Amino acid sequence: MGTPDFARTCLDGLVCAGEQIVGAVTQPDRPKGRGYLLTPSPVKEYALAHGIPVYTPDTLRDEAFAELLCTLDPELIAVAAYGKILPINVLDYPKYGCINVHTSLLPRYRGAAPMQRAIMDGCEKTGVTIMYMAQGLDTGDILQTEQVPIGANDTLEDLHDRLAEVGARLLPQTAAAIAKGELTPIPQDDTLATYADKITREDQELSFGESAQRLHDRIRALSPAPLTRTILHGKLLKVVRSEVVQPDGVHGAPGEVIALTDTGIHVACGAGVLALTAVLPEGKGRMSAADFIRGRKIAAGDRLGE
RNA sequence: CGCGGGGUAGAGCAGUUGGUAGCUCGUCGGGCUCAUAACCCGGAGGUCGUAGGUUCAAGUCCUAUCCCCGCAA
Repeated sequence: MGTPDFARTCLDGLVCAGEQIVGAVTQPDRPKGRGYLLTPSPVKEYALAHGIPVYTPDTLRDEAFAELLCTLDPELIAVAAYGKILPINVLDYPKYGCINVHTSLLPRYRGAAPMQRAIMDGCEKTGVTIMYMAQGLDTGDILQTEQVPIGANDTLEDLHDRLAEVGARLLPQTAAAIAKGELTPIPQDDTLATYADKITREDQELSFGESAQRLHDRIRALSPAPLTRTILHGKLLKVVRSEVVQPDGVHGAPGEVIALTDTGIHVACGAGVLALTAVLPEGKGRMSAADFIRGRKIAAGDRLGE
């Protein structure tokens, strides 16, 4: 059971490992993009392409799904970013239980946006945890974990891809080990738990009163989507990539453009200087800062953020 | 019919009330010699998305059509 790219990669891991997949459960097609075209989830596309039966129930809490469960009769349910809470009757059904792939080192970063929050917080490492699912939010007993370092300039995309790879490898491995009874579940230490809240519009706003490093962390945590945002010349400007030029010191009013180089727009922050190296202007596509500057849309002394 | 932006030199853009197409960067040639976004001179490179229409004259107005993108979900 899963929905986005991350889940698709994990499913691929199971398929490649030769596991017998009785069905893939994913979110129903949703209106997406310009014109609200109904679009299937990555998991659905993958499953269809591989001859796996696909199910897109609107709810798991009705008779129809209970019957489906009995019909498919899975020995194990693997979940990765499905997007719905599994009711207790589903959790209890499979012989080998329900396991979940979570993109953090639990009990840290339980919740919806563990990768984003880890980068945003400036963490130097995170990881993948495979655990049994319990009724609480990401509270189940841990089966396996693998640490993954976060580079100083890694973006969400970089980390996501790396963790997906790990998940795709760890998931089938864990499933096989469970079947052989080789794993001992380890309860989480709830006192160490932290929560990774969903990303909100507020999380996307850049406030240049913060340090260059924190802004940089935020920018890479939300790139390539949904991206951080600020205002330039009264128009929305999203920041795709950045570099910390000076980690500390005051070099101008926060948000003030203090220099333009062939690689970036240097902006004074509460502490240090940040270079915006790739941006996305309103109504345009992504472009390098150099290209943006060439369009004569910015000059030293301009202010970002208002 | 969700809202909106745009298709003009390799890239990013400008092009005023319609009158032989410009800017920055890159590129090529030459010069200087270095700075700290190097500088100077010169050159190449554009069927202005496509098809019609209005007009003495259209990148610029009208119609149709294709494509790209942002937002929002």
